[in-house]
Amino acid sequence: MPDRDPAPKLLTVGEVARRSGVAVSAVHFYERKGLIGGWRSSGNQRRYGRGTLRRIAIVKVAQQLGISLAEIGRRLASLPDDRTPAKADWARLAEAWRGDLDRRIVQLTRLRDNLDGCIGCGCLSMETCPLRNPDDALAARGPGPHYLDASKPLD
Amino acid sequence: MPDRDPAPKLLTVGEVARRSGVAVSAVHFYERKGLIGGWRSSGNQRRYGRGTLRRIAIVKVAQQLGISLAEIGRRLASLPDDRTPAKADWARLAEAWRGDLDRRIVQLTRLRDNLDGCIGCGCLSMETCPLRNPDDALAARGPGPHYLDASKPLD
DNA sequence: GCTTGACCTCAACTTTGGTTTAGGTTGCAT
DNA sequence: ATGCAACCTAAACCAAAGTTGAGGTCAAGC
Repeated sequence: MPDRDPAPKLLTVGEVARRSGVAVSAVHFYERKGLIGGWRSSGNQRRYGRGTLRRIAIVKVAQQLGISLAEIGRRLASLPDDRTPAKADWARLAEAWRGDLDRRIVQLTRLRDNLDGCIGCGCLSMETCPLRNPDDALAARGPGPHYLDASKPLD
Repeated sequence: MPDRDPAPKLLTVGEVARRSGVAVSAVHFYERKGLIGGWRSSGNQRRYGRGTLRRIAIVKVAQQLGISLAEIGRRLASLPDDRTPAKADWARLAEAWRGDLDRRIVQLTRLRDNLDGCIGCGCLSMETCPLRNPDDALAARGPGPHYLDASKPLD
C-alpha cells in the first residue's frame, strides 16, 4: 500500500466550520475541550486534518443520543488523534452508544405507553395511574431526590 | 354533588417537596416560574393545595419527554389554577405531548438504525454512510448552523 | 416562653454548550 | 505594498434548571 498522500491538505478553522456545519466558535470550543486537535500555522492559525471532520460528525451524532460533550470526549480519547479513525475504532464507539440509545428508546416508549393509558384513565385515580405519583409512593422510596423514572415501575 | 371538603388541608412547601420528590428550592423555583401557584399563611409561609402535587407530577413527566419548563408552563397555563385539573385537561396535555414523544422516538429509532448500518460499513465511505456528513452536504443546505438531523435524510 | 426546625427573601453560584465582543494579527490577492 | 477577509486570544455573556448561602422570621412542642 503506497503512500498516496504526499501533502495532505490541512483545513483552516473556517473550512472545518463550513464543512462540518458548526460555527467557528464551536470549533474553538471543541478544541478547548479536547474533542478535536490540530496544528498551528507559522502565524499561529489553526490547521486541521481531515479526520477532524469525521470527529466532529461523531460528536454531533453522539449529541443526538443525548450524550454530554464530556462523555463524548472520554470516548473519543480512545481514538488515535494523529490518524484517521479506522473502522474498528468507530465500530467500538458505535456499539457502546448503541446500548445507550436502546435504553433511551425503551424508556421513552414505556413512557409513551403509560401516557396512552393515562389519556384513557383520566389520571385522576391516584391508585392506578402509572404516570402519576400516588402521592406518597416516591417519598416511600427513601431520602434524597426522586424522579419519576419510567424504567422503574412505581411499585 | 355536595361539597365534601369543608376544610381542605393545605400543604407546606416542605410537605410538597417530600411528597412530590423534588427539593424545596425546586418548589420555590417552580412557583417563581409560574408552574405552580398557592397561597400564603398569615406569617407569609407558602401553602399549597393538593392539586399542586398533581401539577408537579405533570411537570416531571413532561421533563422526561424532553420538554422545557417554559413550554411546560405554557401548556400548564391552560389548566385552571384554582381547581384540581380534570380528566379532560389532562387528556389535552397528554395528547399534545404524545405527538412530541412519537417524533422523538421515531428520530432516535432512525438514528439507531443508521448506527447499526454504520457498525457494519465502518463508516469510512463518505458517499454511502448516512450518519456521516458527506463533507459538503451540510454546507450545501444553506447558511446558518446545521445539525445532523436524523429526521431529515442527507439528500 | 423558649428553643428548634422549618420557613422566608435575595443574591450569588453551578453546569453545559456554546456565542459575542473587543482589540489585535495573518495571509492572500491585487 | 496595501487592503480586506479570515484569523487570533481573552473575557464576558447567554439560557436552562436549579442549588447554596447569608441573614432573618415563624410555628410548635415542651
